[in-house]
Amino acid sequence: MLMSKLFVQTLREFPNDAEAISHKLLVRAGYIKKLMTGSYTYLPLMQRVLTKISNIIREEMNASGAQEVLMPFVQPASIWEKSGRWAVYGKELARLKDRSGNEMCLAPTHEEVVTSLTEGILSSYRQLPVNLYQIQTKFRDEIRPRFGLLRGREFTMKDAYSFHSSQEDLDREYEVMSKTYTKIFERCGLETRAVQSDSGAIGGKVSHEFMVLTDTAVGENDVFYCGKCGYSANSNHAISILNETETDGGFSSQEKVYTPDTRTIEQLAEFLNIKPNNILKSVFCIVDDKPVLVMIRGDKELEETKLLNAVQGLEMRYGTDEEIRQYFNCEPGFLSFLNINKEIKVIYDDTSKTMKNFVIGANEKDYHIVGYNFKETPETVDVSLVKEGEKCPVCKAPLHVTRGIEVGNIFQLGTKYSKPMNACYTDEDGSLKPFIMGCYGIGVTRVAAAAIEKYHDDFGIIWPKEIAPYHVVVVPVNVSDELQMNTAKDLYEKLQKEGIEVVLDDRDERAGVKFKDADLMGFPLRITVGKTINEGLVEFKVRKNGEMIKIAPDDVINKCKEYLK
RNA sequence: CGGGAUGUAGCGCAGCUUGGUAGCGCACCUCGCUUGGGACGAGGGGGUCGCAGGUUCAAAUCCUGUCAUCCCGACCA
Repeated sequence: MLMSKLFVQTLREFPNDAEAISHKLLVRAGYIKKLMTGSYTYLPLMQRVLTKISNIIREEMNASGAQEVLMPFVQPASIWEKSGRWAVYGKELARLKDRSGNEMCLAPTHEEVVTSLTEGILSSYRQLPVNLYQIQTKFRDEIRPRFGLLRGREFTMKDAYSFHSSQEDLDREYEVMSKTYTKIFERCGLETRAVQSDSGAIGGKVSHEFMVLTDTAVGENDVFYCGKCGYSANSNHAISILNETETDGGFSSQEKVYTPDTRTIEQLAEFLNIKPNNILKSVFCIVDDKPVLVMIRGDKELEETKLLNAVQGLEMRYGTDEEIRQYFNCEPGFLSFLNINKEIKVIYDDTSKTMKNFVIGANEKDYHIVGYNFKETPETVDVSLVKEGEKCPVCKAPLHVTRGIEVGNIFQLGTKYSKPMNACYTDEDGSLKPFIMGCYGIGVTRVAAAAIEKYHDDFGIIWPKEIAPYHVVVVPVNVSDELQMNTAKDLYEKLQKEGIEVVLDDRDERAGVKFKDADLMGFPLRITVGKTINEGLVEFKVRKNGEMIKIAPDDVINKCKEYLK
């Protein structure tokens, strides 16, 4: 490719509307251009990167036995009604009507389509297992698209769906996919960690997310992990062993105490001269318009996804002060589960189980009850957020936390879709059974963005060689110098013949401009043809570590091959 | 949807307080000069000042509404 012909315009400054470094660099280096919020055109350089990632995915998926298909992007409401998700998916599902008034939606995912696809094709246990995948555009009308390609509304995804006649076979395929994913990301130059996670809107029981761990702030997930045994989980799923020794409040008897102006746990702890973990706090939430009171140890935070799972809700928010007064007839800060309105569902977090002689609100302004003990220990459930330093549930070593970018996930769906959609096969014994299913996603565009988040410096992108748009850029310093230009052209042609992907920066620009652009665009290797060609030498430079050597033009091909192998 | 900010040329910004010819840098075009880390000189093209109302002799500037974008919280590959 000739740089002078490449459809690209680099910017001297970062765009103002970008926050994440991958977003800034992709725009500035001329890889993407925004059309509207969350929708980007992939310019030629970007398209090459995405093609490379897609090809790696294809190779590995095919090797694992999966088969590629391509399903429609616009889908009929009817199948979503059948699965039950038309009603629950919410505003994220972009809905539209065709000219006859039929309801349809833009594909955010394809469980419904793939499940209905089996009709008339998959009918016998003898045909199982099957794993179908596609690489396709998805559209999710996200509440808040941001960070460029890290979370667009329109994005490219590889999604795979498997069909099985037994849980054991699903377990086997799940393992195969897990290994395949690790390999795919490795080949893309990314180290990932498979973490346990909540299964969210897709549904199912077992699921893992593949995280690229970052220390930058844009990772949108907190990942808790154990350095000793390797346990790792998304914060919405992580658990820890409770420290039971410090939860005795030490009060000798139960008593109502005047505690004026103690609206927060900190204020109350200070006032009573106790630790926050001796208080059982009351967190009032509204889940799907119904009141829920969560009792949780004072030093712990509510984890919202866990709560939604615990009460089988779809949407939660914290109650307003006004709602608290309405439901409790009491000022915020003094609530408890005692003598409350029966409409309110009370959830006890696991942390409440081991508490003794603790403090709770009195449901009366300016009063708390100290030295309280449960007469009967209530049924508890885990709805609290793990904190760094708490003990690993597997080996009891302290847990660490880091940010992660989710680039892929795998779910065991079971019969969540096949059952309601009545997608069945005939088993050995002649009976009809719903398929046992799994699904497996990779955010192709997100992989590219994550690679940049991970690999960049002050000068620009540093692509892993496997997914770089081109391997090498050849830079003649002075295009009007015949020897330089001819040498550069010659190298360019020879590299191409060797199957090395190369750009010739033939623009009549000063060297500085070309160097800056080469660094910004992130090509792994740069061959500079300058004055030293008069002594028969060109410069070979590695983007990643800045290593630079002078070699004869004839050695360039071998040197490139050596580096790229 | 709640809280904060911003909309002026492809990009980055000034001008607005105190209404009066729409500007600067980058990018783009022409010519000259230059050629190892975003040179320089001269000339040039490009903007319904987000949109709609209102106030005024006159609005980028003041007022009202609206839309969009970005950031912080509830979503997810």
